[in-house]
Amino acid sequence: MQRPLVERTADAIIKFITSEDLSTGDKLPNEYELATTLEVGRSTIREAVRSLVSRNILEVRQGSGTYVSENTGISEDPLGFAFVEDTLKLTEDLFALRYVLEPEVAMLAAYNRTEEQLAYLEQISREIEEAMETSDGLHFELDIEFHSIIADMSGNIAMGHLIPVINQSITLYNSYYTNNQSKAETIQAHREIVEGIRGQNPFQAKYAMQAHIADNQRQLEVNRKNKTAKATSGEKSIEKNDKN
Amino acid sequence: MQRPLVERTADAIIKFITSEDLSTGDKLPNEYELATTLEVGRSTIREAVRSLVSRNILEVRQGSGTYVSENTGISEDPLGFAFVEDTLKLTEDLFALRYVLEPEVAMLAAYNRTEEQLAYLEQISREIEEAMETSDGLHFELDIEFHSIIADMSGNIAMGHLIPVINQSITLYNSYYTNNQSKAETIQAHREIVEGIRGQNPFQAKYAMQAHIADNQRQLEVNRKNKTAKATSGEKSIEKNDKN
DNA sequence: CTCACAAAAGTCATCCGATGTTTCAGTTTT
DNA sequence: AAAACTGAAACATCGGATGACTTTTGTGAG
Repeated sequence: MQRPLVERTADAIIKFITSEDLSTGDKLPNEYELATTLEVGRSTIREAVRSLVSRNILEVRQGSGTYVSENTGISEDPLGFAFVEDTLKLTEDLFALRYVLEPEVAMLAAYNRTEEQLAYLEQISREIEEAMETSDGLHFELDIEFHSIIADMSGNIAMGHLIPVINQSITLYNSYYTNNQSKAETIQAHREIVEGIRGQNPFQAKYAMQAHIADNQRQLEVNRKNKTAKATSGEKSIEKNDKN
Repeated sequence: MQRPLVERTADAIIKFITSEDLSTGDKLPNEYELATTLEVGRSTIREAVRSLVSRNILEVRQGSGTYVSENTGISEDPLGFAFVEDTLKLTEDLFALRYVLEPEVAMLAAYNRTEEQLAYLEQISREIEEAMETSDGLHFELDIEFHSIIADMSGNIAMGHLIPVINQSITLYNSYYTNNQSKAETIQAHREIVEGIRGQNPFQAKYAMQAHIADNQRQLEVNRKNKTAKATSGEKSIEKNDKN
């Protein structure tokens, strides 16, 4: 019996999910039931669940139950940025990564997209435009979704998983990218990308995406200069909450 | 008090590590001490630790203690591939990802490398050649290290974190990439990459890397055909262990 | 004095029971 | 019907007890 019981129990829970054919949003049995079913103590279940929560496979709501997570499998700190101190450079570097990756992804998406995916992309695209016209900000998630769909369209599983992670990391670790980018430019860029994908024109999609990300990078640079200029009381803006 | 105490405790432990200036391999106080220091119950500490373990930030050894993990922050399933079924396609897609990324990384590495990094790369390179001459196989880790160093050399934090993750995922989810690649070709390719980086010749590094990965992809393709040809008793080779 | 082995101390693993909080769904009241 | 109340269900947190494992210490033989 080499591996700790907790880890084996975590595996057993994953197996349980697949064997019971539970999918995102579904509810697991309560802790006591799981404990008796898997023949371990309740604390063991709790630790195993905690482990799966930190891998974003599960999600617990106090008083309600334990559920299969919606964003199955994308953990909060997937690439181990927890100890990176210079979050500004990290953000820049993440953008550099996107600049290499996403044009390629867009090109593949133009090749491999399905009609269904296209419809969804166009819907999200419309929602983004609406959100931009009404409230400013708060379309982070929509933007991440936009790029994630395109990654899915590429047909490359790895890209499909990685792109959301990168984008999520940016919003997580970035206190500079305040999304002040010109709305008009963003809308225009998105439209060109969508057009390229719709028309299955790989190069249009690629270059539009390239320009879009380059634009973001420029905007980040501008924000950076503003911030560092008036950086006097500049604390980390990502606040971890204190003790009780 | 929104966020669960366990998560806040996990953050507190990370803070504790940095504030006490602990680094990889160092030992944390025992559970009881941590519990009193952070003013929470022992079970809470255990769950928080479990969460950090699953993110590979910590490592527990029964009977010995809890330690800061060596591979700080790189989790076992960082990109959420736990539920991907077609591990063969996943592997191919991961290679496609590498094909886009690593030549770029190699180019940056040629620009930004330090002498110290170069020395380490050359050392690992030598070790790989030795390992290849004596025992066959088992140089996975060295190969991952090779590519990781180059990613570090690039100076891009995100790349530095991502490349090892990708390479690790390949060895994790791949039962096809049996590393049968021609040793001579690998050694030759590595040498050219190193030469490009040493001579700070970005394009040599880039194209050598491109060729190297393309070669791996070809090899994967060959293995795939062999495997699928004689696929009769073909079970998943990645075994999760059973219950006690 | 050194080595090997046994004892002991330290630490995590696991289970358990108790109590507090939160959520949710009925049910009652207005 | 809408709002307030109530109670069951479920997770959150705590701390004690026992077991298993690792490391250190102690002891005796050679």
